[in-house]
Amino acid sequence: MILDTNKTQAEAIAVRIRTLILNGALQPGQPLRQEALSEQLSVSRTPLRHALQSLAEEGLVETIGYKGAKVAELDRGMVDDLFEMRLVLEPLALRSALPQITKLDLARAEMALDTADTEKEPSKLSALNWDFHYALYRPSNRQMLLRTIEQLNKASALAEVIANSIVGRPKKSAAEHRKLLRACRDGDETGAIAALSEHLQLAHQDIRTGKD
Amino acid sequence: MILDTNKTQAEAIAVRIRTLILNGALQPGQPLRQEALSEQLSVSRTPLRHALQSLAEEGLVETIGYKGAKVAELDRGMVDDLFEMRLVLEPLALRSALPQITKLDLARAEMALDTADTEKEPSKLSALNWDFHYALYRPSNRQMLLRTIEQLNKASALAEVIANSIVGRPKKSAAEHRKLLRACRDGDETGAIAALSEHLQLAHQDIRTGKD
DNA sequence: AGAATCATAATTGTATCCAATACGGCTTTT
DNA sequence: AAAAGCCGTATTGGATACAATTATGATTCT
Repeated sequence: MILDTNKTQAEAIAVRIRTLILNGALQPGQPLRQEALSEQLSVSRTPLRHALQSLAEEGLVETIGYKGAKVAELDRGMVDDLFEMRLVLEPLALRSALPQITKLDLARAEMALDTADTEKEPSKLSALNWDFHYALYRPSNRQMLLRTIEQLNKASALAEVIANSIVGRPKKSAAEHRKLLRACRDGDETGAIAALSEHLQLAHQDIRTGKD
Repeated sequence: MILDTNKTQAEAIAVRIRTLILNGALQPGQPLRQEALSEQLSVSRTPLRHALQSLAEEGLVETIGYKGAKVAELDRGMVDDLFEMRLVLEPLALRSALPQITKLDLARAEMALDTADTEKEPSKLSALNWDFHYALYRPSNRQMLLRTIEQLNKASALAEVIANSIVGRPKKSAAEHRKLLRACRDGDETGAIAALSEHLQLAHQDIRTGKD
């Protein structure tokens, strides 16, 4: 989960750049010049470089030695991969989490959904979307699994933003999320897994149609 | 696959540190002081920090802001996660790859096995192990999937080394690898998948028993 | 004596400066 | 005229110096 400690500047910068990317201010393929960005963000190039590296390992930017960094371009194959992996890994996490889920977890998930209902900014929506899913998976206490799932989610956030800028996906997504939350609250494991799978498949589908 | 270009020093250093970790020269939990390492490796702290960050995102190192970095400690739960993920993702990659696999790919895989037969150094063995698996998965041409699988393999390499330092795992592993390669060469998809699953489960098991 | 506090040292993160590398235009050669 | 080689500029990677943060130890107060 994204610990907003931001104690180190590099991480703070990473957050800001991620926001710029997810809001479309920096579009895929666009080169990220270190000097320009560093002066625009009022930071030295050193922590900026660290931030770019973090985002690179996250999948949001591509960086080639001595040639610079650019916002990642996700082709259809990559998006397919992302969702195929999510479709097998996230049900795993959910199934592990459900027996140990607490009311606090459910409350956190619900709060994320409520906040998302009135939120417009894409980067915030992406964050809330992850908050929701994370609240449901975290009780599994499976660090490695959660970590990979988080990576995949962050990457697919970029894909959603690219495809999705105009479409009314948030509304549909909200309904699917509520359904999933309800099943979790009722302790209905098979229902929850089904809702999750359906949700992921629909999201995937919308991205595919949006990308054409 | 690990392109040994080493064009940038940070990557070269990352390779060296990874080697130190996988050979046991740097043991889990051991703190990695920047100044000490930088002088030991005859490099400035700047690329060293980049290397540490890379290794952190790889899972071999944990780093906390202002508190320093240390070699990652993988508990049993993390290892279980790693192999559970590998067990679902790698068959996916293999199944996608098999229809497009070429003789060159198979030759590469075989060469990795042959080289491994006479190799003693753990870090080299880990690298060759990945070379073998990668040769079989790469024809799938699924970048994202391959990338995640590579991450998981690198992380479990650390786990294998920890558990495995003495045991005769390499021999058993070799037999399983040959069996898998044979099935791939024969175009026997179900056999290959079965061999792969069995191989992963055995590796997991050996690590678990070794860790006690 | 024990705990809290302040000062000092050790270590990490950041800024600035220098070196190495890649890109673009030019000349030069065939 | 086309292609290959070379030089100058722009941009990234690395080294050094400085600031911020954390840990440690002594000192003081209760």
